[in-house]
Amino acid sequence: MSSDNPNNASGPLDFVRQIVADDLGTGKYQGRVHTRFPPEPNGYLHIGHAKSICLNFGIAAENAGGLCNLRFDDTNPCKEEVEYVESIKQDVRWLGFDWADREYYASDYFDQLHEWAVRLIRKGKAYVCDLSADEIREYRGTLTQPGRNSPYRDRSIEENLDLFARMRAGEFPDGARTLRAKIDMAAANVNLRDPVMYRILHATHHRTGDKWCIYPMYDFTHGQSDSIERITHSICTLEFENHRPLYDWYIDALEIYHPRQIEFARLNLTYTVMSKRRLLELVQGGHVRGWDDPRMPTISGLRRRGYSPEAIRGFCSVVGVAKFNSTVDIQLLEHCLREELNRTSPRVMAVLRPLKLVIDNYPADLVEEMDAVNNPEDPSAGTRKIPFSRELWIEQDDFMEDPPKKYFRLGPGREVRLRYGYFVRCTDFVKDAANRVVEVHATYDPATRGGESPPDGRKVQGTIHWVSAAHARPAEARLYDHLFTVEDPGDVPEGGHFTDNLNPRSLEVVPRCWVEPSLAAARAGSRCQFERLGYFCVDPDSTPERLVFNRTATLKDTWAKIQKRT
RNA sequence: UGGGGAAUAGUGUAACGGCAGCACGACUGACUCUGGAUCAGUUAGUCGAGGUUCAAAUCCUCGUUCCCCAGCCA
Repeated sequence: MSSDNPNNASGPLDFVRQIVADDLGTGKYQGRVHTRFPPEPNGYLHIGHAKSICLNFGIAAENAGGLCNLRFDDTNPCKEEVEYVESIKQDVRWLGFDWADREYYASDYFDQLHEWAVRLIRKGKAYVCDLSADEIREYRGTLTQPGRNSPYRDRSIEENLDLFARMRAGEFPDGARTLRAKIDMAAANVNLRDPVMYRILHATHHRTGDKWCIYPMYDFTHGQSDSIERITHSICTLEFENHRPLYDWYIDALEIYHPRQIEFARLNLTYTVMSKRRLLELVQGGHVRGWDDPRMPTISGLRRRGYSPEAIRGFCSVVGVAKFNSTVDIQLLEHCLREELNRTSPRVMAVLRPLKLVIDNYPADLVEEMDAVNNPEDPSAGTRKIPFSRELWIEQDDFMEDPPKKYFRLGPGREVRLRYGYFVRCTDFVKDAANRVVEVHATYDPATRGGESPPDGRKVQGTIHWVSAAHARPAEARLYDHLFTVEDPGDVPEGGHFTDNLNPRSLEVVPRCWVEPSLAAARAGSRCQFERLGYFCVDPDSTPERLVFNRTATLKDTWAKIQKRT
């Protein structure tokens, strides 16, 4: 985890870390650094949350004695579920962060919040309002016109106290009344136009059950929750900048501890969507198989796809933190992925689209055990044995009946290296009735055992992968592409919908692949590189009889690039 | 025509009045038992107009463009 710790790099601090460092310098919080990651448990975490998680937990970890809480902002019982709480905890832990025993819930503060609401009523700073939701909107005015005072704004403190108590007691139906802060209906900042503090909601909360029928609004909860937890730096996204004056107002009116709020730009990525609303729609609309569909930008989706926590952390570190509303090229994510996977993934051979290769001069009953390097980037990963025999599977793409000059693979009369095997020269090929090549014949050179160059100094341009037909294990491969066909799926013409931009080819299932026998015992979640093809990861759907692999990412493919150009 | 933010290569991000740098991408080339990886190189930028200054991405003025805000969502 140290490699992606920005403080270990000699580079400059981002503006948030700079503020923290400055506050440390002036002793503003007596040397304390205390952050928090405050998700609402109403959906699964995505890569954008990972940026926030890395920022908050990262800053805590980089500063001596620093702490980061995990707090669920669960103030809306209608949308929140335990399933989400559990998934969020799992994802944060998987990303490599630890909140120790500091797992908090805004709902744990409901009593305190209620008491504070009463305090504001007593101070004449809050009132019970009988206006309907529509009327409140009407009274609020517009962005350019001031609002009007609610006719209930000047109720006596006693009446407000009584009404609020009866709201809590359940005497009124949902929406009948609200508790509002008495601030300024003419404020230029709309958030200050007597915002609702409490609403009536006869709903069962995932933690407090039926204890409450009134629930505090997020705005009346968040700042005080940070205050209760003695957070020093409340890091949040840009859209809450407009709310800061309101949080300040509550905290000042309540005369409680004041954290410092810092806003940064949320992460956007090309070729995907990041809003919870849209992700929910993809799930509920059946456009993907679930929150953890490997095409989803959710943490669980990325995990199932084969991303490692290190790769995600590295990405979060490299994208930086700023206030500019930006969209990061998804290729940068893929770069961080490959960088990590290249270092750590064991190499293995697998054939996705099999074509039979028969080595006519190789003994029919012979099986040789060839030595293969597990990871050229990591000598300590050692070597393994792979069986070689007369009949092999090779990739259909690795043979061309009439190959162009720059094609380095197999073609009539051409010689290639079978990786860790032998040099083979194509002597013949067989076609079926549909004119498709179904079998290739070749002869091997015994002097090239293990794939070594022969004594005559002969060289080959191409090296291809293979598996022994008699020893290979069947497998299914799921190949993924971007979920959307355009960089910004949200950019749709009038009347259009972001799902119009869904990529119909984002998933390709290749059902009949062959993988080398060493993969037989591979467990769900384990990662490897199929040589020349890409990084793959065993899917939870996998069984010993039928292995299932997700393609995490392709290898960079210069040949594909050359082909694309012509 | 309200308020709050933000603008630096294609993308993301540094430079805190003193040589505009890094990463990704793209493009060359070298090397290679993965057309992988690696290495070397090329490409390309301060939103605009004024001003202050020996010196401005940075400070000032006036513009332009983009984002957020009118939930009893968070």
